[in-house]
Amino acid sequence: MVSIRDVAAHVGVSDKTVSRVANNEPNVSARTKALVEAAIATLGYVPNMGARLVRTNRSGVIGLISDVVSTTPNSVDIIRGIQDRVSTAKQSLLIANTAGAPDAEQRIWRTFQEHRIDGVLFATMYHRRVTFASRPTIPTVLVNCTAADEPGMPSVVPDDYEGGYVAALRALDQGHRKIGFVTLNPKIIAAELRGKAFIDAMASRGVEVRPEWVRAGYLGGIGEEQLCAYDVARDMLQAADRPTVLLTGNDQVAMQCLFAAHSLGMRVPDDLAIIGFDDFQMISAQVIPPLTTVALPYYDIGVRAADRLLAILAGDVSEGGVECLPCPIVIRASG
Amino acid sequence: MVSIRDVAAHVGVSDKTVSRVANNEPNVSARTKALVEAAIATLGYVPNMGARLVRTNRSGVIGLISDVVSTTPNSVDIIRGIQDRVSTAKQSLLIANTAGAPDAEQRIWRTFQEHRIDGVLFATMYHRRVTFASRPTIPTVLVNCTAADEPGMPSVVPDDYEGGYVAALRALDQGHRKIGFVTLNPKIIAAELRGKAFIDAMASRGVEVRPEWVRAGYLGGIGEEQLCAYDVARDMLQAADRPTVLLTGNDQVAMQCLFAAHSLGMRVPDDLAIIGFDDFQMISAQVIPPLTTVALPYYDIGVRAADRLLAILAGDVSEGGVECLPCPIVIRASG
DNA sequence: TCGCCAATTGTCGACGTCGTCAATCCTTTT
DNA sequence: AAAAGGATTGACGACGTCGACAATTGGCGA
Repeated sequence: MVSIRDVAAHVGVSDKTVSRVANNEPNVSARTKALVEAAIATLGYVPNMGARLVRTNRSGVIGLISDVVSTTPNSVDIIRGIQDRVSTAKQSLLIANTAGAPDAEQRIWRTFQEHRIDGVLFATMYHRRVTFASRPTIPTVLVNCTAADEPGMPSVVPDDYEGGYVAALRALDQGHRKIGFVTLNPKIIAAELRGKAFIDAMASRGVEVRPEWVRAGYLGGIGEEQLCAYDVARDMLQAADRPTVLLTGNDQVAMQCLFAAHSLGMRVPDDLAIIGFDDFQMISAQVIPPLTTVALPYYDIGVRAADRLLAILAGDVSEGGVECLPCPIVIRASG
Repeated sequence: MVSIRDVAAHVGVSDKTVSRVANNEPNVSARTKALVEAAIATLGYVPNMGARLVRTNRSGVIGLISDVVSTTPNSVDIIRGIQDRVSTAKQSLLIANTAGAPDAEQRIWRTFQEHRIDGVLFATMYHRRVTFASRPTIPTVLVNCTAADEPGMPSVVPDDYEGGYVAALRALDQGHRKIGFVTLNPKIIAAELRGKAFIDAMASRGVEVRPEWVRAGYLGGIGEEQLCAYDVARDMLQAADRPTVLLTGNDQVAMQCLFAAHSLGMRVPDDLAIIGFDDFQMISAQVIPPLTTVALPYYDIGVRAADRLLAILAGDVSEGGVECLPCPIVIRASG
């Protein structure tokens, strides 16, 4: 592979001069610069980041650790957001995922250190709290999660509370007063925040929260949830006194509620309104009728997290703490 | 950061000896080895891949180019498969995506060259043919796509034909003779293969293919498809003579067919059977009733592609050509 | 014309690692 | 006891790049 010296020899200048051109440093005459650039093009010279790393101690690579557990396809959007920023900053992305394995995380940090990663983005596929065995020695930004022990660690998460509040307001503003809520596993942070928002929103309008209309759409602990929203919804909707709108923990729950409504001959949104959460477009946009839902700003989360990490790497010390991104409501036909 | 020399000094041996231990080379006495390992642990030495690259010209990194276009969440499984193999081979994954941008691809190849990537996996998010501006100079395996110009280029794709055949056989074996098919955009390779398989399977049992029962579930060209399966299915199902089972281009289409059936008061699978494709579990497993569908072996595709690339990098010359992986049918309740 | 200053270019070495080959150190064998 | 031979260890330099600093060039005013 052609090196900086080959280019230098070809033009008849020193390797350092070529280096200057390659790195866009000042103090190279226009003539020399043109000559060198021509030689670079004809010879097909491509700088060697490895050598550059050895010399400068900056790899130009950012590491991404994620905990993908197959079921959540939205990771893609977070990664897209990260990618876009990282690549415009002329950095590259090295990825690895823990896949839930406990020892994997250790291995990954080590690999990252071997490559002398400049910084790390630690992303989870649902909004949760994480614990680190040992405080990361590399600048790190948390994506879609917060650190249980280290409150000051920079992190970017969706504002589930606000999203939940907006969803509830939508139902209230549409005139509903009999409002049901089919929740996620309430142990998940997202569910907790959304649940609190629901209660607060109801209180703000003086509407009663009916406990028998607040039901879990999932069975089982974290990581082994089993969707049961269909049965739960049917049960709720068959009672003599039933809600006229269902808020839901996510779009999958909403979809099952939709099936439940259809199975009981109810029309959506006329007989029953349904409001989703997450905006899994594969579902929300293509279910009949399409879902009114609260969008998780996955792409933006990725963007912000990358921006913050880049800022930190650039020497900005002010960056720290948890940042909540708004969850806009997407109005479609279901409620 | 602590270097190999620091370790050497700490133990009182030469740096080369530490290098030998770090790389598990033979001809180090057990005693020395133990000493060095202890020093590595206490000092927290981590080898510098950059330096290693400069010396050996092998980066230990594999590049992954994908063309993610947001809508297809299954990428995750391909990547998971790749990850698993790449990491057990003690390699790392550098990722980048074209996001459809034409110039992006150039930039990515360049970045990969800068990092002296050992090999490249080029993955597309749906099964299609790709064209390269210039033949890759780095060993490359195609994932979920084939090369339009270079027939010999190693690639791994799902066997859509076989999957389509199996789906059709399922319908036939269940006793159906009035079989409808709501297709994808027929310009997509996958759709083409599945369509051919459908016709062949029907012919193999001497069952007539009714043109009015073979309808597109999507409108619009590649990349800008609009799902219209709901309307199409309702139209087909309201005719006096209607199919008793619908084969579908994918699970989203199947889901809309399900809604169509429900809207007409038909029960699935009793009044109408529906068979999906792709096994998007977010949909297929949680729709009511859950879908019988043909699974795309995304994870396996990732695994095989990575294995083949690793084999090539290890010097295996026999690897080449297109490899088709079987698409198993997943029996659930819908058909 | 000479001196001075800024702009441009070059020299040298170090970064961390490992390949090459030479130098030791032990065992065996005779 | 000496020679042989294998195992172990070390010295040295090169990989490609760039930082520090030195050297050279050219322009301009005096």
